[in-house]
Amino acid sequence: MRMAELSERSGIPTATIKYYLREGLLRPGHRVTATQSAYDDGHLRRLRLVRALIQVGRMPVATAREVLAAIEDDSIDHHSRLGAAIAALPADGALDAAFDADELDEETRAARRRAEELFEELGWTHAPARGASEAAYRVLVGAIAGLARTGYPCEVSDLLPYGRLADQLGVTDIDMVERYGDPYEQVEAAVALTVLYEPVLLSLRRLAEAEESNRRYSSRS
Amino acid sequence: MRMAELSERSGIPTATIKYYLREGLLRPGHRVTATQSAYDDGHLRRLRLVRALIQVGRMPVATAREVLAAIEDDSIDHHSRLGAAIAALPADGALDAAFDADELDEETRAARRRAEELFEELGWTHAPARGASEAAYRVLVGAIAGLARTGYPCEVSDLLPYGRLADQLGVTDIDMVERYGDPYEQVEAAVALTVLYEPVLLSLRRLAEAEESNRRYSSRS
DNA sequence: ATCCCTTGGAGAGTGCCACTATCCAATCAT
DNA sequence: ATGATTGGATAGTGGCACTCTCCAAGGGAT
Repeated sequence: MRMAELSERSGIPTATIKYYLREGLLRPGHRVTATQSAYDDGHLRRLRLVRALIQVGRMPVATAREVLAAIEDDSIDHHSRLGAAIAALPADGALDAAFDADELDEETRAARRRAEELFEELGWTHAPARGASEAAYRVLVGAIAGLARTGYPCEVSDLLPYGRLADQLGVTDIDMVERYGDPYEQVEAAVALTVLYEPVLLSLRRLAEAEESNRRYSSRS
Repeated sequence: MRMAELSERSGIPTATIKYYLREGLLRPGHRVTATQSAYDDGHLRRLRLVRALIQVGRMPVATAREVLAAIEDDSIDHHSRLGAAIAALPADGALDAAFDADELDEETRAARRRAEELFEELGWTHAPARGASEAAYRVLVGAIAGLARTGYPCEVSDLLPYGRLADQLGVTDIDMVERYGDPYEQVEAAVALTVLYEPVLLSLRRLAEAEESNRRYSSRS
């Protein structure tokens, strides 16, 4: 198919597709003539993934490019690639304050200790090992520090329930990824599902809060 | 305290504080002279909450103003205010496609049915009643539709585990809110904790995915 | 009292960044 | 032949959270 059709099928304007091509988020089509290229279903798939990353995942274009690169990195084995792709996902830009500097923030150091302790309680043996290299780890520490700074300090005992729920969440997520047979598809699914289920999870949480609040306080209905 | 001190203690530049004042996110200080106002700890608290909403919750200034208004709305009782404040929180701007229009999107209608069915399975009797008025509900439906459009259609059976986890999450959240005695503080805590625990939850999920992936595939360590 | 600093307030400007609009020459479709 | 389309390059737009610049009216130390 040509660009016009790709645009129509994806619902994305050609100008934007050109932009993605320029930014390296989408591979150039297969060259047919000097002035035309052909795009296939792979391009369509990719385009939808790009949209998911950028619009749902709210990640900057540059980051999306890195994530996509991780998905396609043939130089590492399947399992590592899966881990690498998930690790490349930003968890929350605002909180990802790289503390590789002098790290003189007392609040942050306390948060870090709390995170380590949480991992231990959860029996997570792999996560701490990777350490600060992982965006998710940095965001977690930043978020714990932010909670304290905002006046809601949280103990390990406060975090534990969330950790346990996250643990189950991870199992559920990986279960879903394993439905896909093809290794490449698995990696892509891991990225897509991680990002796309995020709003599902967060909105369900809001609804659950409302539900629970009603359960406790509402006499009527 | 005067603005300079408020700025120093909160770590927010005076120019930004002035901006928040202008936008109505922060109440004017208590007028001392014709050219000076005094700010108190309440202003400091509020300022930190504003930062949490805008930077961590990534919500637009206008939305933050609405959330804050809901917190302070004295015209309704405590419990309703708690619900209203949480309902005012946007769950994900990009997916909040108000379908109050003609709603002719087939995908969206299917998603809506799926959401209703999910609520039924979960035994959530309150959430569906509120219906489309709640941002979280609209986001949920939008997210389910988005999943389908991206090529990852999800059945109710896929959503159920997430729903059950969210249910527990809601209980945990409200437990935490109930630690605060003062009604006003409870509402503020509900908003703050909902927003501030979001990155905690999402980053823990990433780490849990990595952990689970390692558990399954890693022979070494 | 004086002299410089700070304050609240208002308006315009900045920087970022995803996208979009405009052109263009080469080529395709008919 | 001829009007539309394509890939490509370049410049522009819009939204939005700030941030800068002024300014007149007070303060505070001496």
